[in-house]
Amino acid sequence: MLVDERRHRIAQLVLAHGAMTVAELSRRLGVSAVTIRSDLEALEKQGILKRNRGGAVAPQVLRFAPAFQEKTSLHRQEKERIAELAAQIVEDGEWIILDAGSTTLFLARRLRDRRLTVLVNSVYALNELVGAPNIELIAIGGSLYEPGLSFVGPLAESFLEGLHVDKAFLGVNGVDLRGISVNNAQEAGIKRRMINAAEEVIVLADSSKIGVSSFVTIAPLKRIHVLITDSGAPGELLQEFREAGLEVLVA
Amino acid sequence: MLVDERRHRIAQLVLAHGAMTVAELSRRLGVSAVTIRSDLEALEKQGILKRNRGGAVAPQVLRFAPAFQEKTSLHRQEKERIAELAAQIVEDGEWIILDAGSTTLFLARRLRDRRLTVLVNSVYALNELVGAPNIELIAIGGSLYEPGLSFVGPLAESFLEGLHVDKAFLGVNGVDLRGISVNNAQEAGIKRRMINAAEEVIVLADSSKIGVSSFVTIAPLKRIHVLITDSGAPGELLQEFREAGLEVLVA
DNA sequence: TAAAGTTTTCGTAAGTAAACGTAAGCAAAA
DNA sequence: TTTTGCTTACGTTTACTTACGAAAACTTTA
Repeated sequence: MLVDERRHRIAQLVLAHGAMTVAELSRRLGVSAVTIRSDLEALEKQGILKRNRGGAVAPQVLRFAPAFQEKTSLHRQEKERIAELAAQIVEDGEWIILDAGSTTLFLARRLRDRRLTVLVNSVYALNELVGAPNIELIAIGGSLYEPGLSFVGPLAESFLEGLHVDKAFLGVNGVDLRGISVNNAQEAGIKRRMINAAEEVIVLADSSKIGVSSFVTIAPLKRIHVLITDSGAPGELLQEFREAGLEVLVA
Repeated sequence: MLVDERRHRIAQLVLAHGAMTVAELSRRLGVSAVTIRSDLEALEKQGILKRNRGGAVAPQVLRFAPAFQEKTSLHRQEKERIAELAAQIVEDGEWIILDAGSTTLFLARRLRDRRLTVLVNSVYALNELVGAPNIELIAIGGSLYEPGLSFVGPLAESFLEGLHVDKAFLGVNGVDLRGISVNNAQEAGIKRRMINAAEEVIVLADSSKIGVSSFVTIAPLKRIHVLITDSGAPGELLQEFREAGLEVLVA
């Protein structure tokens, strides 16, 4: 048996079983433990598996999203600045929808001492606004979607039916001339309902998302009223957005 | 068993049950307590769980602990026993509604490792069940009512419209021959809807609530199917409940 | 309520057996 | 012959165990 052939089989065995011992692999493939170890070393270098004393395991997929680590959040400073600017366009007494996402979470924090009615779509935002003295806090219900602890599905969507708010603050994965897009179908539906329910739609997207088209397009640009981004976004594209009728604010 | 394999199992056990003791993990995995502790230390570093004296718990999504301090909760032991009995009548695969309240919260904790669809009506219960591997978790939306972080109001009520579940577990403030009652009008409405939505209504009430009539009566006894209480409840009254057609379980 | 005593859990250290890496040696292919 | 891919041999490292003093949590007593 050729080296690569054996290594391929080892990889298959480890991935299929989740874990394999050196002794077991040695027995099954008819080579010594030393050989297996060198194979595992090579496979680990390729990132195919993870070595352990005694054998190897399949790369971990478990990873329970630990309450999304704010501090390590990508583009955190940009998001904070965007949130600050967004907070300025919220007026006291308004009814607003706060979508799930890290940028909108930063916004929630800045709204705690305001007088507002806020519909939130994530457990994190709920957490952030509980106990705020002048906020009438409403949770959009529905199936809990774990990645961002947001509410999705038909129940969430019909919750918004017939509701009307002044502003909706949306987080998205991409904004380009074709519109705004997100990377999963689950959240697409509820975001569309938010857009329908709002008098004014404000999209919060840091510059890494500008010019990007993600999996599902949820609305064309003409359904959006304001885009808030940071100074890292390409100026020409922002100009094109403006010509398409979008108000673009740069934090 | 390889190190990472064992740690993966520990993570699964802790996430499924919400919490695990060092002793129990040691017993189940066949390694010493010292080894378990070092595993927990490693898993905590990865943010997968949180250590505490005696074992580890699943990471809490929310930063606030239940307002009603569990350990000092009035009649805690009775409530725990009631929750235990309630958990026994839940069958895998069912759709259930979990009302807000401390007793139902204890019940939520006992359902973490079951396979269920659960509609919850409080942020605490949501927190308790997030990350449970086999639970489809649905939040009833609506205005947040701070005392118990429960969802109330017309939006919460219409959320339940048209929904149908196998069982609803209700917490109340009083149960007497006239029916079940609670001490505020806000929660009365949503509880009535829960009763309407459920095939079987199970009321959880420790003995301090038996024979008590509170502010708003939400349903007559004939709308209730099962009452679970503790042995401190007066036997004659329970007998009268039974004669009124109620199934009474004493924990 | 506070203090004292008891129990449980924790972290550290020393000991041990299994697994490791390295090196030397051997056989087949280039 | 040299190179490649494997073996066995052996000193080193590692993960785990048991043991024990320290710290924390719970109970009892004043």
